[in-house]
Amino acid sequence: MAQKNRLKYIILGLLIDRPQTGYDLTKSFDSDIGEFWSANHSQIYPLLNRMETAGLLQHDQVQVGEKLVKKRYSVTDTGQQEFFRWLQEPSPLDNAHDEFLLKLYFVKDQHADLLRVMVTEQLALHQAKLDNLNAQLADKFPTTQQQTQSYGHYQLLRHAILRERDYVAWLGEI
Amino acid sequence: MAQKNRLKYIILGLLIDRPQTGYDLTKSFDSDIGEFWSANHSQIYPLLNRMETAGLLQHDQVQVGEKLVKKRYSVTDTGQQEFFRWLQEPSPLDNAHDEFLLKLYFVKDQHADLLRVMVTEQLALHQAKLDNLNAQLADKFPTTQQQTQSYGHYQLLRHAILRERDYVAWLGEI
DNA sequence: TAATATTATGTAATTAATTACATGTTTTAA
DNA sequence: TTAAAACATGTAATTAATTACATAATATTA
Repeated sequence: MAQKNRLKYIILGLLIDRPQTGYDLTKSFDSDIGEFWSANHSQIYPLLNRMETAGLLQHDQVQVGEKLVKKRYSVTDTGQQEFFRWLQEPSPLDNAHDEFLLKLYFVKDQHADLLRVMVTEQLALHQAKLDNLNAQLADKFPTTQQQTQSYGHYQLLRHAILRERDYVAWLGEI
Repeated sequence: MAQKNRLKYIILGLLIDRPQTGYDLTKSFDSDIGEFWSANHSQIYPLLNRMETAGLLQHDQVQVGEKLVKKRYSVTDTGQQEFFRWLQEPSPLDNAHDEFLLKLYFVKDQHADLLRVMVTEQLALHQAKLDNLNAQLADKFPTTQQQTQSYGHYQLLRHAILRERDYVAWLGEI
């Protein structure tokens, strides 16, 4: 296969939480989960069809206005099993396809001026990201109650923040 | 495009360092750079052809034994320019397609037992990786001279180690 | 010297993902 | 009320990447 098709599991996870249309799923990649995963509607709609054919999903129709009929997808028992099977299988370590790290690998001789520009620029990007993540954490998880309610999401944000903090510190050193 | 085709730049970078055959390039993904990037020979050979057609590479032929003729690729001026242009352009932030984080996102209600198994397993993987990285650092960069000689590679290893250390600490907290 | 492993170079089939093309409905705001 | 924005659902073309298929020369080792 070309890629792992983990989108399948994301769709299952999102639909287990709440039945949704393809459009809804597409939207959720613009916010929330979009922070660490991406997908286009042109990938989602055909996949929903394939997953339904494979017996992982089903849909009912929701009338909107006079003419429009939305397809609301939900997860079948088979789909639920598939999702929990995935949750329980070991997760391979990802070897970080970070383009900046790749460039750094090729900077053989310190090339001082170029390196400084590269690092400064990257530092700004990561600092901005870190600020954004901190703002999100404050916005979405102001109370400890909300933290335990969506524990995974909370820990994920925390992880992202730690990672960015680390990255910024490391860049600072160079 | 489907992906960013950063492999093109990796090939340029490796060939600028030293002219090599497609086979050599393939090998270097089994060690060294394979630590943080991967590519198969079936991707490399056609790409080398396309890059040569595009004027980024050229090759000469090296006779080996009686019959075998190897193609040794090197980078043209155009290829060098393309590579340095890439080095200087800003690097987009990667939003970490980490499968474990993805799973964690969907663990809504702490599901204590499953979560513990997942975290313990992942912790072991990252700890093993961390040990391996530390061993590599000690092996490849025993002296400060070697650290400055391949500064990028050294910093990359250091970064990977910091990242794993961080990941292990964060997993420990959960 | 014969078997095996490694070197060496490709192509084919399949799947995944991005960008662009395409169309129509409903809601909101000027 | 009409124009614009958002909702809603697809297909087509292209590129990237993985797995499998395919072949042959050279070096190593038993």
